[in-house]
Amino acid sequence: MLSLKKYFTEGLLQFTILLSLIGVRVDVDTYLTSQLPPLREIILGPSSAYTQTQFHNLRNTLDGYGIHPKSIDLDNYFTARRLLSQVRALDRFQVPTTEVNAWLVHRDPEGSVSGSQPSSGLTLESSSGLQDVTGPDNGVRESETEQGFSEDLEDLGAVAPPVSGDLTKEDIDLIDILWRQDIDLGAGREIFDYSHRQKEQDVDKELQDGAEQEDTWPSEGAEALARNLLVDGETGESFPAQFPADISSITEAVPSESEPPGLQNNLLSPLLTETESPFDLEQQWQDLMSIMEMQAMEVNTSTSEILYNAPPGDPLSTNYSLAPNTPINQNVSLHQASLGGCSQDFSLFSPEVESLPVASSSTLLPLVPSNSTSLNSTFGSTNLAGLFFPAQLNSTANDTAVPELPDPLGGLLDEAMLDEISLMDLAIEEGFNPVQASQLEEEFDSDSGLSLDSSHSPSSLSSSEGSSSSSSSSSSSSSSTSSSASSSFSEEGAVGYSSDSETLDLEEAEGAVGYQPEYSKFCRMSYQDPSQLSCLPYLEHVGHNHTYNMAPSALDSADLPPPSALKKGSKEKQADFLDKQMSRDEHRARAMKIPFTNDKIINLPVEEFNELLSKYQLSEAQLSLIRDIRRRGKNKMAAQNCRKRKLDTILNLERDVEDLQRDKARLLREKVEFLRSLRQMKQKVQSLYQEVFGRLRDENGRPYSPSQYALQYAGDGSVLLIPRTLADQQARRQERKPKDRRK
DNA sequence: TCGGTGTGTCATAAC
DNA sequence: GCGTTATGACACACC
Repeated sequence: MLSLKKYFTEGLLQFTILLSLIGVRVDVDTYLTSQLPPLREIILGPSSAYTQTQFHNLRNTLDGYGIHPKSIDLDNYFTARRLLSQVRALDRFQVPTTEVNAWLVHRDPEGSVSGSQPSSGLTLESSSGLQDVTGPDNGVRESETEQGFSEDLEDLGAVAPPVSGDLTKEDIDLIDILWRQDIDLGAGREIFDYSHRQKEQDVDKELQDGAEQEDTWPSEGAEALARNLLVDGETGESFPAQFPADISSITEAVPSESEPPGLQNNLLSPLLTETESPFDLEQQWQDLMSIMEMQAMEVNTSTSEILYNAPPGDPLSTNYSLAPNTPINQNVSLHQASLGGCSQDFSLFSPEVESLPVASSSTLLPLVPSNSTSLNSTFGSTNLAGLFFPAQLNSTANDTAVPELPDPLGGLLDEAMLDEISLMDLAIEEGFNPVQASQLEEEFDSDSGLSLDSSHSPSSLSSSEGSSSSSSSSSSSSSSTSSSASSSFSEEGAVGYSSDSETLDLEEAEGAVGYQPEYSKFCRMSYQDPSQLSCLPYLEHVGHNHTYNMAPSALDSADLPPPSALKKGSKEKQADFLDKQMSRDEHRARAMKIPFTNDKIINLPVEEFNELLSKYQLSEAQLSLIRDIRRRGKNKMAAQNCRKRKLDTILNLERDVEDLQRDKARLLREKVEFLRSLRQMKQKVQSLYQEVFGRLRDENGRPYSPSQYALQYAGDGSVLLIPRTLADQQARRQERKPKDRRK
């Protein structure tokens, strides 16, 4: 790399000097500041994005297969990497950000650009157009330059003398080649640019879908963008064919070109204009954005097929290892560059253009507009869709056979495509959250919203809101989850507490005080089981293990003494361990020698509780403690129930919101469908209008002039032939009415 | 050390 | 009036 850098830099400097000697000014700064990775990197050294840290990352991320930086088996490496990435991409929902740099090359006056021609050529060549050179790719280049140096240089379109620095015959030949390129830029374009791009694309395909998704997306984004790009014939660069702001402005029924200009509005008839005008474009786009969100989630496969206009087996989608549900973010920055007037042989520069229909390519490409607005102005009155549709279809790097479409404005297919494309852009602007998308996607698959556990169901909520039945219902659900437990809950008892009838064994172990150990376990299982909460994405990271209040049976086995140790150990050890698990009230009860369990204290009904108290001769302090224990215990369960209810409420609200969003999306989809059918109807009306009007004859048997007469629809369904001036007046009136209403 | 989370407890209102 | 429940607020432990 160093040698290449030195070689290239020195060669470039010498070439610059040489050009300056013959009167051509070359501004090297433009190359260095124009964000052209290969050239800039060669001259200035690798940037942070292209440093060898890429290899570190790759080596780390490629499980089990690494590459040695000094002995790179790139074939195996990239193959394994690609396959691994494909596997990993299967469960990913990716919305990468792609930045596509399109260079708008406009034409300078003749004669003023002789010096800049080589620079333009170099710039465009080394920038490699829409394709970024990824870090690993850079590594490839490094290795390639070690072996096939001159070949690589030819690919780069760059010329550099040998390291010796002297101008040898080879130097002169190379300079001569470049100079001839200046004179006839097109001749060299195909060789230098297209083949170079093809080579880079091959490498990029190998690099696709790596750890650095951003590296892969530019090319893919370029693929998608290329559908919207017009290809400059001189440079081979693409620039975006601006879509009209209004989709319907294109897809709306457009009269045939044979009609006089003034007839168009009338042909569209008041019906058409009136129905279209109230439709708020901005609102429509907002709606479409919402639809796009749902479309991206619901019909990923079909959407992607529509968006990419590619079958599932299309190499466009397979080679790049894209997740099928991945919209493309087209962050297009349009640069401008100057290029001399070498306009001939544009097809040599851009092989894509050769596949374009002759009608569009021949009219568009030789005269490249200086900016995108002039593009519209130039072609606004012509078949606009015919301009950009071929570009969309044919400007992909893959020479896939794309079926020819009929007249772009003839069918609704184009309309649908425009809609989809615009929706895609809108969704991109919206900033779709992939995590939410994947979650909602799962929901749509199951069509059941959040897969809430029964403990989170509204029924549990409603039941728990009952006064006394809440406890029993909750406890029943809890006990059902722990059928193997040794205890059951009392009918009147609250959640989690076991009855006293079957806790005698443990009472003995605890010294007749303390909670039933199953209590905490049941409470957790009732609504705090992490596995149950795992369905909640925002709770997944909560990994608490508050075992300080749990019984040994509920504790993790790692925290427990081994069974053998338990067997060997005396009951003291077990008692000590249980002692650690006791709550403060249990300790107090034990300290105060309360003769019955806290469980009894808390869960017994008032009458039984009073009976129990009456059986024993208890001091005032003991009675006070017992009442506190009962109060606190009940409040504790109440707090748990309260929190459970709160959580259920949140979950239900969340589900309601999702349901509403789903309904909204469905309604918006229906709205779009209605609008689409409305357009279809408009087109039919228009064609009928033309047909009827064309068949009308005056008393002399001559057809009526569309510039003088127009058809008007009457309220009763009849059609009247009226003078055009009158029709125009009526149309204006009806246009004003909606405006007045808005005011 | 800080912040998030879970849990227990208290105070209070409502039933 | 008492007991129970619901809930906000706080403290504490844990991660």
